[in-house]
Amino acid sequence: MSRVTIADVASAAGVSKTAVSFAFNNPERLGQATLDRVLGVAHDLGYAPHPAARALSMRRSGTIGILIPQRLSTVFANPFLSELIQGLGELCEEHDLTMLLVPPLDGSLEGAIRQASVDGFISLGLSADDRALEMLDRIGIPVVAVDSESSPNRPAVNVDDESGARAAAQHLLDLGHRDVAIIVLPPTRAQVGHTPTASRRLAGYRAALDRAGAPEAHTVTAAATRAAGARAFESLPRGKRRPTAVLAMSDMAAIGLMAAAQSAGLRVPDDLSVVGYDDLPMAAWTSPPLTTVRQPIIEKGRLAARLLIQRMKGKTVQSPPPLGTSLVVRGSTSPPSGGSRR
Amino acid sequence: MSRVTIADVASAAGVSKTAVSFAFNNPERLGQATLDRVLGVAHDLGYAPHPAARALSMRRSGTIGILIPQRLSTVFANPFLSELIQGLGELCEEHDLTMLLVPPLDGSLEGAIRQASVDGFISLGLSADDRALEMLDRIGIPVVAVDSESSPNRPAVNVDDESGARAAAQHLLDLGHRDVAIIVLPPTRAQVGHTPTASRRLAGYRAALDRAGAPEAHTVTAAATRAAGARAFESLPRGKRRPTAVLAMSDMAAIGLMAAAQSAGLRVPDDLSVVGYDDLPMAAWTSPPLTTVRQPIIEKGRLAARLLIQRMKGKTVQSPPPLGTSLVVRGSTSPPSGGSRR
DNA sequence: GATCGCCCCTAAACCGCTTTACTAAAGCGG
DNA sequence: CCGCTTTAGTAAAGCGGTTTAGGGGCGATC
Repeated sequence: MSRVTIADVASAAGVSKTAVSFAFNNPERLGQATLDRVLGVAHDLGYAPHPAARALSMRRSGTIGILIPQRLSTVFANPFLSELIQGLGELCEEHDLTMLLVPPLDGSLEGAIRQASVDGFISLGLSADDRALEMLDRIGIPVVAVDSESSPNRPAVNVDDESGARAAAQHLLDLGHRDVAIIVLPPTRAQVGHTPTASRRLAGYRAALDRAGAPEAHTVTAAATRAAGARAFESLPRGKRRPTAVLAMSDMAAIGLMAAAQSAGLRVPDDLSVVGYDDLPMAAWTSPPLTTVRQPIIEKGRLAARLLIQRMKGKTVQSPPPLGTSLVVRGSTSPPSGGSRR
Repeated sequence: MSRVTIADVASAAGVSKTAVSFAFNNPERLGQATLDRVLGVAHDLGYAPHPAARALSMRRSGTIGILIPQRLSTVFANPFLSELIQGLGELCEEHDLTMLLVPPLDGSLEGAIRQASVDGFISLGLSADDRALEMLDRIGIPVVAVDSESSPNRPAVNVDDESGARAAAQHLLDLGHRDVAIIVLPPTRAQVGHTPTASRRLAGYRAALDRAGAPEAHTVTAAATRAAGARAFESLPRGKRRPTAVLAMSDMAAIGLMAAAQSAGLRVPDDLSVVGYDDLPMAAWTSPPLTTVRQPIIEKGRLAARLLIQRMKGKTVQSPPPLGTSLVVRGSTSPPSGGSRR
């Protein structure tokens, strides 16, 4: 009781397989009578072309893959990806493409890639020399990298992480803060150092801090989830060495940290200022509303998809200039209340 | 300059295509020397098996499709799907499956389904007689429906929408409310009436309201987004006919409505009580925190994936009993302040 | 020394569709 | 009535893998 194939339809309708194929893909090449009959028979039999066979034959699957560096349960806990998908999705729908989520299987992205029948990949947060990207280059599939490093032959879509971070740090300095902690995004794969995004943001924070002669910032690593942000709060220095402000590389960590600080009895921003990164929609309605660095995530998705679609058409495309970031000042930052410190 | 195929590797290594295939899939059937040589050559050439060819030949794509009834930009604006994907993702990763997002293309889910090379589908929010589901039945692909109606031969995963809704309404009644508005989820496709979920929740609300002899509730339709919730607030009756409480079928609409109410100068819950549905993580940290009906979304995803995987293995599975819902009382509900009404 | 079995490896069929010739019939102007 | 172009449909060759059935070589057994 296997699937109905094109041959079944052909013989039931008394025509050749070609005719059936034409009925679906080149209806104008068939006479009206035959067309109707074939379509009718196909419908009666419940026939639908086998997508894999189709993809093989046409050398096109109508799908783009999203290369996700972490487990889905981790990465979807952060609305960042939802936003990005909204942008990607707009272009995909416009071009009749579906989206395949490709997370590591058994910890291996390469293995997952092998399974994935796609016409192109969007990669998220991978370093330019990641083994998965190398593999895709060897195979020769178009790739557009998001939150990565630009590299010859593979366009990268980025925002100006560094200047956003600098603005965030400068904002705290302007308010009078000097003891600042930095919440760093964790490496996503078996990376040696930081993700490209994390190191650019870190550079931005430090550039501003160093320039102002502030003491070396304490750093804590925390994933972009509420829970990780709360844990990060716990590992902040206590007592008189407690920072008066925190620069977080993600809104989610910032929000989690803020909540943990509040339930530990601190007032935000009076006792602790917090700056996030991303400007997720929810950043506007936490209490207090989160001061954060805005990056145009949806636009980033649109742009990446647009570029990939170009590449899939065979055009060569350049990496676009980084998209702009901007500081959004809300209620989670204020001058340090020096007097109230122990 | 097309892709490297198995034949290229075979001739470069001086073996048959079969040997190359074995090297990847049945390494134990090859001698050590040959195995190493083939793998080496394959690597040097940058060979990777063509996923579509593989899928065609093995009758298995290693992918499950998520049938999404609306545009991605709409549906990902609601964290509900993120949560569900977390649950689905856990099982997928466990079973080496990737996930394909299948939204309507050109407004047609059927068209999108045709492209999708998957081993099974999870459908979201579709009525049991939706044309897309009928099509899948005809083709004979395993389907598990989420937020749908159970039907012979297609397991459905649901929560006890009605009793959750009843509890929400009863909570308001217990607080003393009688003038209640209901924010209804919109139909998702060319449906005649409500989605299955919406009608069950509506039934629950009304059962409690009617039983208490409350006046007919005003209903407004709003999608599960903040913006739609805010718009819903605008279309609520004004003046003395203004309801004292709102039952929303989604947290997102509830949150948007709450914000709109607040910026219109109303106090929540004093002037307006609001109850949501879903208990998204963010419901706990709006201000005030949202009273809502909790449904176990991640668990729902896990269960649906588990069932689908069973079905894909050929086992027949029953629809499980609905998962439990429960009212979570937070700060967005209180007794109506009767005196303060105009 | 013939037979058997085992180990490696191969030829060829098959998965289900698209597409490139190509043919037979029909239409058509002269 | 003839040659020429359309029209309508077909046969067969891919697309790039997997898999079944089987063959050659070789050491062990009788």
